[in-house]
Amino acid sequence: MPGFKGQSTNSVDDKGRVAIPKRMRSCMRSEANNTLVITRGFEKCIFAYPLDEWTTIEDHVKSLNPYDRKHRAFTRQFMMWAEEVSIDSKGRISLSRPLLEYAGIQHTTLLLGSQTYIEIWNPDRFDDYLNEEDMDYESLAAEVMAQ
Amino acid sequence: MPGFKGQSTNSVDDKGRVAIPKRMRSCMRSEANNTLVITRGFEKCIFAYPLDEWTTIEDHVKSLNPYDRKHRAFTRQFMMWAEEVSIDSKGRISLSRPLLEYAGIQHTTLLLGSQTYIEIWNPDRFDDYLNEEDMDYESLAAEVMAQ
DNA sequence: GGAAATTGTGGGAAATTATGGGAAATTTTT
DNA sequence: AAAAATTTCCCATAATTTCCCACAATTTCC
Repeated sequence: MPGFKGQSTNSVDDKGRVAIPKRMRSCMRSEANNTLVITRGFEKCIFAYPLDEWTTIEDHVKSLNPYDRKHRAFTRQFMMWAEEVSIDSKGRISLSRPLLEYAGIQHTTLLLGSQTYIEIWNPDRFDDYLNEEDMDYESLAAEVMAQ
Repeated sequence: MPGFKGQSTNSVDDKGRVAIPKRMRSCMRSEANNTLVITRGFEKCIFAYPLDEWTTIEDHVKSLNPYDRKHRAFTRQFMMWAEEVSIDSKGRISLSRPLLEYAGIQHTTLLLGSQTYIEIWNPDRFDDYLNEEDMDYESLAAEVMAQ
């Protein structure tokens, strides 16, 4: 199954629902059971994992040591933001208030396919991110994809 | 299977579709399933990879570490521009708005065969590129093809 | 404490917008 | 001139968005 790709600017209705683009939805396996787990992502956006993919990650977190202060801190922050949401008959999911606030999303959002997960951004914030240092695509490519 | 070769100036219709020249289409393996993956290329043009070729690249990206900021940045920027498009019965593919805008393509485009992928340029931008310093064909040959 | 009101949430229909497919005309090539 | 490739144009389908309705949960008032 190919990874999530592409970008799309979609609107968020007054109940916090966004339509997931068809082309991303169709990258989900049936084991995901038409369900995404949304959570706090890195770089102040929301990440959405298909349920089956999420389960793998959660298994990894389960193996952390609850008696280690740092492991515990990570587990707590990782889980407290996560939420299972199912994709409705119109291809939408609803985003919780805390996550919308965390990502600074209001009426419009930018959805990015990024391999194993979908990213949900405030479009302006994403622009700012791209303008940060070290984010030049060609340099990143040369560095990361060095052979 | 020989690599993509040649050049062609084709028009883009109002829905962003271009015909891929027959001579390039016939360089695709059947495993490509009549499908190209178009994405942001370097030097502000669009790259189009046959699906089978693309899959190899995506596999490499899949092996990057999502908890490393730079790997994540590259994966994000690499995947967000990518899109699977199938070649229709008239030999056309459709280019997404974001890619057309990125490459500055409007009504006319220049297609270049470049070995494993096809490049899709704004013709004027390509002229400018050729006039840049360090782009002299003979010097490049001497430097890159040294034995 | 219970009923009614209010608010929040979810589902879905219909309108709008975007996307895709193909026929026919045109251009290019042989 | 004939054949093939490309382009334009029109039509059909699909995706997204807006809007409305129904139900559930919570709150307020009696």
